[in-house]
Amino acid sequence: MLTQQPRNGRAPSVKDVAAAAGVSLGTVSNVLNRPAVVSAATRERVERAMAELGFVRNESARQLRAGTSRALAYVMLDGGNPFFHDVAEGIETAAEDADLSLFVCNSSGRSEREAKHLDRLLQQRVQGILITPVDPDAPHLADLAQRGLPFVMVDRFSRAGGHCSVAVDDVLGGRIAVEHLIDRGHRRVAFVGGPASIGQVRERLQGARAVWAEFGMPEEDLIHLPTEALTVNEGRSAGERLAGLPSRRRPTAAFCANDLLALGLLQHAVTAGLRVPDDLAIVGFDDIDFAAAAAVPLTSVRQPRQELGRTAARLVLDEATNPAHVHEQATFVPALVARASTGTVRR
Amino acid sequence: MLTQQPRNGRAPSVKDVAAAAGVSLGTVSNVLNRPAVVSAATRERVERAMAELGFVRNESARQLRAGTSRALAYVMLDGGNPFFHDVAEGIETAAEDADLSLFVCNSSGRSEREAKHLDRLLQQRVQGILITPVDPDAPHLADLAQRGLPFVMVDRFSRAGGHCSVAVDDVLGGRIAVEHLIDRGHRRVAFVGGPASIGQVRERLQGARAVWAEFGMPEEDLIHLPTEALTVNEGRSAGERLAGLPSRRRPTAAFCANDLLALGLLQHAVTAGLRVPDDLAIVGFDDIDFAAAAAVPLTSVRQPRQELGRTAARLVLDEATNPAHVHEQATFVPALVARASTGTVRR
DNA sequence: CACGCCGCTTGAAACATTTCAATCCCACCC
DNA sequence: GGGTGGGATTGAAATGTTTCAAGCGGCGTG
Repeated sequence: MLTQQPRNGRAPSVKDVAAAAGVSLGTVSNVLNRPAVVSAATRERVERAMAELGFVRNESARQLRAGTSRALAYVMLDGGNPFFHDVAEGIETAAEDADLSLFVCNSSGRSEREAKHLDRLLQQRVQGILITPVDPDAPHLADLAQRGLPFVMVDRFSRAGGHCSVAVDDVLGGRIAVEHLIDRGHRRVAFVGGPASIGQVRERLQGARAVWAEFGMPEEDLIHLPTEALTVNEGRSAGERLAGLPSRRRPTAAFCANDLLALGLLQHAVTAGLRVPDDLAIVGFDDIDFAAAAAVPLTSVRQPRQELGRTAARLVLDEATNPAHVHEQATFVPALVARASTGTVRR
Repeated sequence: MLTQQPRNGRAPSVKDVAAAAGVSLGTVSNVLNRPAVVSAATRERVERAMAELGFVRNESARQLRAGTSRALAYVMLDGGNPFFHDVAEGIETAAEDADLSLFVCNSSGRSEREAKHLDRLLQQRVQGILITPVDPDAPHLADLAQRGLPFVMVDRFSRAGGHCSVAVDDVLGGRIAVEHLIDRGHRRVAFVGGPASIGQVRERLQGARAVWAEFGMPEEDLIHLPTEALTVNEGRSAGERLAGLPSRRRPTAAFCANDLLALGLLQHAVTAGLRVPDDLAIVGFDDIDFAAAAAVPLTSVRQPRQELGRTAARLVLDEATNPAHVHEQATFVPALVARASTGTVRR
């Protein structure tokens, strides 16, 4: 409820408030930061002046004086994938609890955009950075560490170490997905995913292969259908390749490296007249909301998305504030969520 | 490539760079801001010093001096809806062109979170705010205007005026959706959407009713199935209510106020054994990527999502920099994207 | 030779806030 | 009445950057 217009475009400062309330500027600052120390009468006078002038603290001046901002940042890999949005929500709740702002950036999988964002965040003097990097071993990430800026890798690991990370056990995720399919009676299964440069993809495939071997299945019956990205489009195109296989080699089930691929594959299957799960069972990964919302609800390997974010935020805050901080690789256990897309046991 | 460790935790400042390069701090600033004015030899010396120290501009000090930050902000309504993410991308490209940062916030449909975000952004002294508000007539929005802070409403209008806005013609959107269904031979149609407090919903319904009447269809054959939100879940529950109608009243097609509802409805229809589009045709609104990715690709009313964002950013920048700025209500024309969910002509 | 100009560099001021030592004032106690 | 303690307030310093008027030299011109 501000009663005065901002005169001459400049926003009112503590100095203006002090003048209006007839106190020194130190007192105004005390009202803002240590209200207990100032007498009730004065405090009320100052508060009234602030309201009348429409005073708003200038965050840059605070920061300058404090030497650090009161913000965290999350640089996400793909804003188009709801998975990352959910992670961001987890981070935000934790940031809010610590009374910090969160800057959410999106690299869209492009390394140069990522670098640009990081540069900006460095200039902003954020307290810490959470990132799902395009390349976990990129030099600009090592730079961050050398600068002593707290940072945590989310949903990725780097060989280098020197920082915390938070992720799900992807090998295990691959295992439970494929074990579920074997349970359902499938003896020929496709793994849909790529490129191999993504650690996640490699590990999920590795888990799949491990459990496949443990059940004594012939190696050639776990068919890898590589994709160029983890997108709906690539899932569709994998579906075409799958349909093109000679029928004696055609899998009865597919395990997709993420849910977007699975949705694309599902779409292709349905338009091609395949019944899901009878003709083709599908398992995704991440368990985004759209997996449960698909026409044939998708079985998926759930990652605790929000929890991932919250933990990452906790770790970066610990690194920022606790001198005795030691780096930690937090690993979560994925869980299979069975839905209609793998609904029936195959004989 | 920084060769020195940051000593004593403080980041190096222009002063440190000046000392290292043996010049005054004004010269360092010149190198940063007006490189042409400083001699090549000096410039190189300074640049080397900056690289060695790992100097990074302190944005808060810049801001403090400049009186304004170099950032825009977008407060989105629902981060879980990909529509808003696409709008944000459009804004970001425009912000990047203007060499501004973009802060993306998410109110999650909660007014108090929105207010909190706005408060923070005010403290940050952002140059302008783009917002898809929870309530276009909320008092904290009027506050912004009174403060003289440039702001633009995205995908919403307010009665009050006093600011720019950018949106699609929702009445027209409703018209083309329903006209398409009439074209396809449907004579009993459901409108799925709510709550009525959302202007969009009202206008889309209004357009639907208008065209329905113009074609001389009986009013009672356009059935409104109200929902409590624009979510997948609500779409599902609308599907249940729809299936529960006596068959002589049951519509052969549904027009959903957005794509999330449509996806939920589609899911319910498929699990209930209805064929889409033969038993039930479905039209959504927004044309998010997941609409095209659905098992039965969804016909939808496309909004130029990125364009919306870019235009909004342009307007807010104009307001921020052009003293002769006049407020503008930019309206875009929606377009029907026909897909399989309304694929066949009904006889 | 003196003057002016030009290219480059400098130093100080300004931005808004927080902090902290110093001061002030009042009441209370001896 | 003087001293003391303590609560409330003050004023100055410090944060890192940008800007701008002023200074400095050297060179060319009259």
